[in-house]
Amino acid sequence: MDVHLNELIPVPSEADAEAAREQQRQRQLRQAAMSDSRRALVLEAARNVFAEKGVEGASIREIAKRAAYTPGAIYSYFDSKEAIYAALLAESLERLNQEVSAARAHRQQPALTLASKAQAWFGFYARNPRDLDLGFYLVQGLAPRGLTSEFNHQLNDRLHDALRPCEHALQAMGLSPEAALRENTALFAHGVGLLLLQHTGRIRMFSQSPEDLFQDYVAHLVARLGAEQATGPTEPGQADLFGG
Amino acid sequence: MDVHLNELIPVPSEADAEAAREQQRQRQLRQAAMSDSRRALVLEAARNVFAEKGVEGASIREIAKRAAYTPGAIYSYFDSKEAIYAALLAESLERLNQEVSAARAHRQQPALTLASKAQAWFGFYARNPRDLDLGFYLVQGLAPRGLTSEFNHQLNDRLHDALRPCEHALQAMGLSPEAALRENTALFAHGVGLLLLQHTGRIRMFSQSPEDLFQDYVAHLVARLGAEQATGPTEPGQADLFGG
Amino acid sequence: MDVHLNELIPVPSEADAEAAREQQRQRQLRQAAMSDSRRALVLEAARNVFAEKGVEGASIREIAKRAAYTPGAIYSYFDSKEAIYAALLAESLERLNQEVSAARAHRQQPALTLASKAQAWFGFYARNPRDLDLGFYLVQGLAPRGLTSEFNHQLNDRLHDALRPCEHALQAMGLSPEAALRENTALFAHGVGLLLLQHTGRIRMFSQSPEDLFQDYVAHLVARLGAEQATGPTEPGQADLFGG
Amino acid sequence: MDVHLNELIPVPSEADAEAAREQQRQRQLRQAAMSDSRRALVLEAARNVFAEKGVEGASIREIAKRAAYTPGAIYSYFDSKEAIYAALLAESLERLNQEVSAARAHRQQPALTLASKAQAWFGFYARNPRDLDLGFYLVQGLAPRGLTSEFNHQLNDRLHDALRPCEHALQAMGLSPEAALRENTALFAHGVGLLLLQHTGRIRMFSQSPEDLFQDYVAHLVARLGAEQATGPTEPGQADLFGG
DNA sequence: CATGAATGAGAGTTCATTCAT
DNA sequence: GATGAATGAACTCTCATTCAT
Repeated sequence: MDVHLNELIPVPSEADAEAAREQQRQRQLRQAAMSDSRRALVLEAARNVFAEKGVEGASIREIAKRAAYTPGAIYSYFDSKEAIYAALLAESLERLNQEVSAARAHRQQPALTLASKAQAWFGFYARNPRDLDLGFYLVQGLAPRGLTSEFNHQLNDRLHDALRPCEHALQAMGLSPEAALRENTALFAHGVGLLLLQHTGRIRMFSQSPEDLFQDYVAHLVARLGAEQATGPTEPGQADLFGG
Repeated sequence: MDVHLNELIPVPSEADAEAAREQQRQRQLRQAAMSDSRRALVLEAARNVFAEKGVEGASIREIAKRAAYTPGAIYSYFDSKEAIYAALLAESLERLNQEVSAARAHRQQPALTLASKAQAWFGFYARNPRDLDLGFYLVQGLAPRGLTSEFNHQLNDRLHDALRPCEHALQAMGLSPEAALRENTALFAHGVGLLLLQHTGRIRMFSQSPEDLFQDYVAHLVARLGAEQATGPTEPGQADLFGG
Repeated sequence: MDVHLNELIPVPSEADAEAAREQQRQRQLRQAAMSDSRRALVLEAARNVFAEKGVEGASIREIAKRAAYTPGAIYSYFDSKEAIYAALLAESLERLNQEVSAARAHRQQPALTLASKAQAWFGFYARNPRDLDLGFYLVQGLAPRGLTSEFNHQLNDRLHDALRPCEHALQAMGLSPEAALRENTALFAHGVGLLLLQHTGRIRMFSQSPEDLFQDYVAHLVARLGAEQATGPTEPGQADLFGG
Repeated sequence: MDVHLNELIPVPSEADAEAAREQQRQRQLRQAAMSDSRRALVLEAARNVFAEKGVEGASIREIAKRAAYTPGAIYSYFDSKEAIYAALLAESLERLNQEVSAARAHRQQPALTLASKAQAWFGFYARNPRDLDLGFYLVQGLAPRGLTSEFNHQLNDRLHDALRPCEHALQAMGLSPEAALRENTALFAHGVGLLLLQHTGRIRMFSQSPEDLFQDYVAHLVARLGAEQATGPTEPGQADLFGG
């Protein structure tokens, strides 16, 4: 009987309170999800504007317009214009890493792994040239407020992550850590150079495909490393050429 | 007295007219020379400003100040800000060509010529990173008004001129024109990639010197070409690596 | 069983209704108390923000953040930013009155009372310079919406309350009501002037302490009034000085 | 004869050059004058806007509108908003000094000089209350860029200049430099306090005229100093009143 | 009652460019 | 050819306030 009374008088029971808390939790989750998706929407708009007008040509106003917002509203999602670029770049690096991770690794055949992983990062930037811009532009021209140094290291680390599989493959092919780092750097530079030439329209003058050239480079590299492993490390003999 | 009068009263004789025309011609030449030298002065100021503040950070106001002019005066020499950059780039390419021309050529030893000429253009951009910026920025970010296509070809041609000595050296080493073009493109891309990494601070993460890496590349290239010449052209064998 | 049924089925009896009304009244009281305390919390936050950043530097956003609210929530407690300042000022005047009330009064020795009460209001503003700002800023720069006139009178009254003990002491020292008002006004002005000079950093140029100068003023005032009481009211004799 | 030839052929003679230089000098003078007058026009507009809307309410846009300019044009004349206020304040202090200088000095009768000079600065601010605002606002709320400290000293010095005649008069009345400084500070504070009460509408509650009260203060001051000179300096006897 | 989202106006400032003189 | 003045559009960012939920 007392039990029934408890049900009639609206004293908040434990069960009620728990239900209310659950409800609130759900609402918060929903709102957080909405907020995230709207942030993503702004980011998407920013990506588009940036793709069309370049980093310097992109304005908060334009980004807001694309996202169907007023300029002020953008600042609910990002602290500054630079923060938008930082987020864009961070996200770009995540996608890069994802693609590299997904590339097939070949146990026992590090050369194949090297080719596969190298092709992964190269292909990513070949298909998404604006992501290449982002990385170089941001670091060069802009200084994300306050977090410059720390954030810069973070970005460097993520980029390095994407290149590390190649470095490991090079070691597995018999290179010392130092030599592997060296070759990996050269490999990255080669790819970046090709991408840049393509991106700026300068490659056309050579009427050639950057993809082919990149694969050539990798193939020659593998061949050379194979030869060196057989005969011992080859001194490139710069002295003869450059008079050092 | 008449004689004197003739001298005093300006009756236009044929001889006089010719003299006057000659005078005007000379004045125009003088003025053109002055104008050119003043234009060069503005360009010099622009180069300095641009070197210090980057392409986007440079303003007409600042350039004018450095050249001891008012902003409006700049428009006597250049039609727009972009025209300044275009002129700057054109001039940059001239300096590049000059340096490459000055690099020593080794008859009978095309490999040494290759190394020397390659080192020339690479060194130019390594020492003047802003000149590298110019080329990429202008084409990428800005749209020089109206003169886009024609001017772009001009620039491409001058760049190609700077790289041609390497291409000739490659041919002299026994490569077919197509193969030489191919290798030259790859060589350029490699260098550009290294320069970009250095310029954006990304090379530090590899703790390496772009100069060394570039010389390595050239050395390996020479070695490979030597071997190929002995054994016949090597198929790089991409198919094995990239599953093509 | 019937009894139990009566308890189970909510038939509204008079007693029940009264109980319900009582319950609601209590809830309203509780809520009103909560509301008041939360309002006070907002006010406290506003006071801190204002003390740190000044009237113009304080923003609703910042106040809300300090009070652990969202900006919108503030509007549950105050109609506008200006309403917050108005409340702040009203509360400031209450504190001022409290301090003045607490200052010791000396029966039979009105001069001591004058010194004590004057020191009370002067000390309050010397210790809380932002409270001085509030009063002057609000009236000068902002126009509290709609409540201008009535509210302004209220504020004036409370300020007058704080100064009245001094005025009474002056009367007790033998001054007519008119003369007491006059001297009290001059006293207030003197103190306010000193406080302002200190507050704006202008006092430093005189290398002097506002407290000392204020006490000097009071001491001279007391001395003069004592003398005048002995010899009859002194005409200050402006005419001689100002040619009136 | 040669002489005549020289006149016909337009070789720039010394006289011509001198004339040209003179012409240019005159043009520069004219332009400088125009520029100054336009700057003054902007300043005038700024003064009006400021008078109507207060320091914080005044915007560059509004000032520009009043001066019939676009906002950007203002920056030809002033580097920043704060620079405008600084100029406004500096000019205000000049006017103040001018009025004080113009006030009559009475040799042999320092008391009259004191009254005259004090009335001068007090009257200036009583008639131009916005000038009072300027001084207090600017120094308190804004930080003129870069020149804060030096400029602040300059302003302080000019203010001090305006008050110095009173200080000298006090010394001429027999006060030591220290005592004169003290009394001058008190005098300034008293006046400022009265002006502030009037300006904020707080004086009305006392239904009194600030001018009368100020003259009373001066009169009593003169009387007291006269008495002290006769009987030796009077210790105000704070200890008795404030328990020190 | 409180939130999170969004608005719309406005802030100061910079810039390439134009033009009468 | 060069100046000084001015434009007008753009910029990033801040704010008090509103409102559906």
